[in-house]
Amino acid sequence: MTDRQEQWLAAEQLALTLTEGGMQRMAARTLAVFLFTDRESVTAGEIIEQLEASAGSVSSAIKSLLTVGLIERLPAPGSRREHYQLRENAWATLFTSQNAVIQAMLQAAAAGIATTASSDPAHQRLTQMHDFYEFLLGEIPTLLDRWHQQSEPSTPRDHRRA
Amino acid sequence: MTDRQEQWLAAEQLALTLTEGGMQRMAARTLAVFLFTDRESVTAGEIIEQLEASAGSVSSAIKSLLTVGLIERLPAPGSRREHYQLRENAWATLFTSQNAVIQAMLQAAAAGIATTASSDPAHQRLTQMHDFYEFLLGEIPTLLDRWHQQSEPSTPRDHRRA
DNA sequence: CAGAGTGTTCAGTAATTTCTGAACATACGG
DNA sequence: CCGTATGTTCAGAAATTACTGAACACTCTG
Repeated sequence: MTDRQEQWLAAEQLALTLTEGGMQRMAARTLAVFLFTDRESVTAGEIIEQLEASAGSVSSAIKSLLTVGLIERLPAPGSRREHYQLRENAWATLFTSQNAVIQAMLQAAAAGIATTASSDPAHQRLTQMHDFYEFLLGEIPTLLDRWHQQSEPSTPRDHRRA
Repeated sequence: MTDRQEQWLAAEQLALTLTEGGMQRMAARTLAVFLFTDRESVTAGEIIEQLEASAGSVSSAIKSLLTVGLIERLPAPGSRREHYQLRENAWATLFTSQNAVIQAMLQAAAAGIATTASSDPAHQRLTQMHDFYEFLLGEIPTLLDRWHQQSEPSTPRDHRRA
C-alpha cells in the first residue's frame, strides 16, 4: 500500500473518532480532508472527489465547519472556485467548543439546585456536579493561555521528545 | 408547575445535552435520573417508571453506565431488587473519558505524520495538531489533581460566590 | 447578456440508531 | 424445590439521522 493510501486511511480513522465524539459524519470526514491534503487550500470539488460524496452533503459540511470556525474561506484568488483552508487555531477552537456543553451542564445543575431543598440528596449531588463544571469552565482559559505561550513564542523551541 | 415537575424537566434537559455530546440517549436519561432522584439509591423499576421506558432499554442503559464507571451497584440490602447509585467522582470520570478521544486523535495525527514528507503542508498541520493534543493530554492529570485538592480537603470551604 | 462552471437548497430515500416486547434466565421466599 | 418477582437478551419495529440527486441560484467570461 502506498503512503498516500495510508494517509487517507488515517484520515478516515480520525473522522470516525470525531464522529464518535459527537461531530456529524460528513463534517468530520471533510475536516479530515482539510487536515490531510497536500495542498495549501482546497475546493469543494476536490473534497467531493476525495470523499466520493455528493455536492450537497459536502456543501453543508463546509457550511457547518465555517460556522464553528474550524475552516475559513480564502480571499478569492481570481478563480471561480471558492478555496478553503483549515484555520490556524482549529484544534483549540474544537476544544473550546466543548465549553458550550459544559455551560449547558452547569445550567441544568443550577436549575435542579434551585428547586430542591438542601435536605434532598439530589441537592448535594447537583451541587457537587455544579462545582465541578464551574471549576472546569474556569480552568479552560488558563489552559489555552498556557498552550499559546508554549506554541507561539518567537523562539519556537523543539517540542519533540528526546 | 410544581418543583418536582420542574426538576424532571431540568433532568431531561441535561439528558439532551449529554446526548448531543455523544452519549446514548437512554443512558443519558438514566444518568439524569440518578442525579435528580430524591432517594439515596435507585432500582431499575424506579427508572422504568420515571422514564416510561421499557425494561430492556433501561437494562442496557444501566449496563453501559456501570461499564464506564458512572454508577455502581450497591451491596444488596437483603432486597430482591438491585440498587444502584451515582458514583462519588462520576463527573470527573465522565470528563476523563474524553481522554480516549484525545488519544485517538493523537494516533491519527501520528499515523499521518509518519507517511508525509516534511515539505508536505499536511506534515505541518498534522504536527500542530499532534502537539496540541499531546499538550492537552499532559495537562488533564494536573487539572484533576487541582480539582481533588480543591474539593476534598478536610476543611471543606464554602464554594459559593459572594 | 448568454453560456458555462460552481455552489446551495431541499424533498425523498437510504442507512443507522434506538426502543420495545416477549421469551428466557436468575434468585429469593415460602 | 416451586412460584414469583426481577433482570437480561435479542429480533424486529419505529424513529431518527444522514445522504443523494436534481432543480435552482449565483458569478465570472467572453
